[in-house]
Amino acid sequence: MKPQTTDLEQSILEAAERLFLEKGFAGTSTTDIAHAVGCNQALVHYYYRTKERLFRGIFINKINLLLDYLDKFEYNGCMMSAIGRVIDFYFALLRSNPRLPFFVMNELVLNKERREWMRETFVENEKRRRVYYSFSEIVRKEVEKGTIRPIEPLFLLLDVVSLVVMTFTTLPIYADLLEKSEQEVDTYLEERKKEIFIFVMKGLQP
Amino acid sequence: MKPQTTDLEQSILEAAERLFLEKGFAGTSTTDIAHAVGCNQALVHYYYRTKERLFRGIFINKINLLLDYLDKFEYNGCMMSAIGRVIDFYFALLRSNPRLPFFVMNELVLNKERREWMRETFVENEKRRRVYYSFSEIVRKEVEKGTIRPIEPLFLLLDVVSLVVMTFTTLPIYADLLEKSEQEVDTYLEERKKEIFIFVMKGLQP
DNA sequence: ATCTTATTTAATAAGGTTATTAAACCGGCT
DNA sequence: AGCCGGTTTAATAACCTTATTAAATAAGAT
Repeated sequence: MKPQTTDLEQSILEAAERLFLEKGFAGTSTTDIAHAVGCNQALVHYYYRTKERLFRGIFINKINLLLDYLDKFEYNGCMMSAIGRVIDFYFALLRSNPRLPFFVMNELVLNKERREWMRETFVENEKRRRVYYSFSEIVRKEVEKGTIRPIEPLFLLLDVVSLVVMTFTTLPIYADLLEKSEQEVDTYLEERKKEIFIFVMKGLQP
Repeated sequence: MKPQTTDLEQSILEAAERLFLEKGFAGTSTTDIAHAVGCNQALVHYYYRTKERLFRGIFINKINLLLDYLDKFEYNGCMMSAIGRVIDFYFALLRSNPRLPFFVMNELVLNKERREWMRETFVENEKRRRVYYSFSEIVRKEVEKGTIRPIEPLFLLLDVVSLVVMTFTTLPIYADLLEKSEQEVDTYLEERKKEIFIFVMKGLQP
């Protein structure tokens, strides 16, 4: 009665993903992962050699998933509708991966080496730089035109990211502390998205 | 040459605090703590019995520190100056304890049992309920008066908390990824505070 | 049927973790 | 000096962690 005849390598990756997202790197052992899959612990090492390598693969994947969504900022002349689209897309993404942003932040904040590795891998990455650069150019021009108030591009980014990310990061706290049902959480998220959009829109008015 | 003739019990607490804040519960061992103090590992247990008890003491302390600052919301007729004061106070607090909000969030998000314990300890706490209730009444009245746009009190709270907390949570990422000096980080925080204030002020306009 | 190669397992090395224990230490009191 | 209580230590139990190894198993090719 094997767990499934599907690829064990893949199952291990998925279990690792779920557990790392839920309990973090330090809170998850390779034994936990093997147990979740229902296989021998040595298999985790057979396929991924070390816990760190397994983690890295997942980590880089998740960061890319998050960063790629920034491309959804397809500016077509209207700042607010571009921002609205990004908010929409991130809400959709995080709706099905609520722990994602916390996971990435968590590991970056808790581990200096990972920050260094992240700098080498992403900040010094030409494509990523370009995306940020073109975003900041758009913001600068909008400010010049007077369609939005004067604001540092980085701050605008941080404002939106803060609001969206914290919504999902605090979601388990919201749900458990205030004992909300899944249905209530759904409604809450819908309302929250609207609030963020209004807040940003008003907050950017000249 | 004793580490200091000061209270070892206190030194242990302080080292534990520093390490838990920096690396989280799972990432810190009692051996690490003893090592940081320069004492025997058994001493940590002699004074605090278990790692969990030691952690809880620190954790409850930090939550209280954070929640008590909400009292700085001394409303005297002007919403924005009250919010401005809260932002100011939190920036001052977090300036010297930048990892504090992340620490609390981290442990609450990563550990379901802690969320349950937190609900019993705080949400069912009369004093805390009153503070939130009076805040939400003020918001409701301001909305009625038309001095601010319609907004759920919880959302307003979450908006401000998100912006402030994320500023400090992402600080190590900002500093390390963009290789900023301490001086630059200072300026950044000063600018960021202003931005948050403007953003919230504009974001609340009717 | 046997060989081959990839997969999976049990066993284990090497080390780390929390928590307890019994013994040593040390300063003050009688 | 001897005793006492709180403090500190070394030693250790019991267990968990990562990673490796050698042997067992499975499955396809010849």
